[in-house]
Amino acid sequence: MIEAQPLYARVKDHILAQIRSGALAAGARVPSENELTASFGISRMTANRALRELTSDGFLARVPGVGTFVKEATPRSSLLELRNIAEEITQRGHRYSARIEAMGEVAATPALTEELELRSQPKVFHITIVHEENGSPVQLEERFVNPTLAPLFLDQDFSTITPTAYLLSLLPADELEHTVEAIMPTSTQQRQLRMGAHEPCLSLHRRSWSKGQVVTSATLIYPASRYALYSRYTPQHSSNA
Amino acid sequence: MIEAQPLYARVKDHILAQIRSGALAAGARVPSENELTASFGISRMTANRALRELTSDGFLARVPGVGTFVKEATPRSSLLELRNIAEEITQRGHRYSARIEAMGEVAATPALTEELELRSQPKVFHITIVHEENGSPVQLEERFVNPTLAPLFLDQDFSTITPTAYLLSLLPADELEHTVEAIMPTSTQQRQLRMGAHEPCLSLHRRSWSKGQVVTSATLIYPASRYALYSRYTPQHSSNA
DNA sequence: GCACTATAACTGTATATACAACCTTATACA
DNA sequence: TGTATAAGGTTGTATATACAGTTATAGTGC
Repeated sequence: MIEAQPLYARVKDHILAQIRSGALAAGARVPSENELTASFGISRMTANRALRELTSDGFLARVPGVGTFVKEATPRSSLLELRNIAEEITQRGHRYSARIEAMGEVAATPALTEELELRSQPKVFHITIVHEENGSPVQLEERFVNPTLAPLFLDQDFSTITPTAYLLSLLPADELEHTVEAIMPTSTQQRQLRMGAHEPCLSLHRRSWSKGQVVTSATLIYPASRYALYSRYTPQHSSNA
Repeated sequence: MIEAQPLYARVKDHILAQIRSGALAAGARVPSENELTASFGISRMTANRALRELTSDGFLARVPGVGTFVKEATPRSSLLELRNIAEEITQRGHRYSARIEAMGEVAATPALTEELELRSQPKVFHITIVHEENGSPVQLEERFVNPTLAPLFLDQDFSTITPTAYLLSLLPADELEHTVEAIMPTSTQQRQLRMGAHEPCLSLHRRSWSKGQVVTSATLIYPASRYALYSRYTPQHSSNA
């Protein structure tokens, strides 16, 4: 790494590394400000800043009079942004992997033609991928792609770049449409996600446009026990009552 | 409201209020740390903390040697807007009704204390309502309310105004947190929503803040067959790949 | 055994001070 | 006129210090 890194940032990195490595598990106690002051040879205010920022970043929880503890890592995906699941997983310090279940061309059914707002293409590209976090499936992605806009889609190596990342680099999204539902997975989906029976899933359906044309339509299915969608923000106009 | 609010938080609120009112438009220059020090009679470190936190919250941008400026507001999806379900149903031309299942005070468990970021209140307000569209249940609302901020909550007639509407009129929301999950309803919830067995639900958990304090925490449960969340919008900054 | 009390540890906040790095502007000089 | 320098304002970081409030624990007195 580069040096000239501020002291508080070095302390943050040190603690984060321990959380990621597992040396500090969820619920474990983090050194107190005074202990950090002694072990790093820094002032208490600097230790305070490190711990305070890690707390506001969601990694730690502090209890006055008691101590500072590692928070439970809830796998969450940000709801409103188009994010790369591979990066999200890596940022949590976990191992990302992907398994391609199917890939190729499929006939454009009337429903697909409407979904992708196609004119007269007879075929569309299709891919089914299972995204894994530490080897455990966390997302089943079923995607259809407008072949006119991304003719080289099938030539990509989707074990090194996600379809989302590839398509975004090619055609930045002007417009997004999301639908979120709770569903019961089909038996095929259960098998692909290695889920038990009677467990529901979150289904996030997304269409994205570039220059007025539908680039792709994707259904992302998350096992309820392993994923939740999350957002926190400040509304600019408080809406109606 | 209650004072004893920390100095840095008061400075943050003051600046946020000016941004919201338009007195500080996007791109406008915010008072420097030294100016805040003088006008508020605080130390520079306190002014620094206020501006630094507003920066990490995304409201301000700081340029060393130059100054601090208001950032462009980020448009957000309507997926998770605070909307009034009664109005939503009425706007669809349907008949809205509500059934209050439970209402009163409950003891503040440790989990509730953390959830509402309470100090030492022994009790919190609680309400369970079933919202109906044309007589059919569409949303089960379970809500906890900070009694310090809304002491008259239990005196309201929630057959004529929804809890959301009442709380918003009293305390406009500065900040919202949403978590969306798929769940299997408990048998009680199944009965309250008059659902069949083995049907999943969408669970939308929401916390709302006003002036840095948690006003209320609500879990809204929708039968999967009768509800989905939807949004369509234009992202301004295409996020990471 | 029980209730109360002191104590120590911990977080939260606030101040005064200091120095570095950066940027803009004004001034002095060639 | 053009360039170098100085000055002053701004953010960024770091320290030492202080006090308040909370919590757990050990000890005391009954």
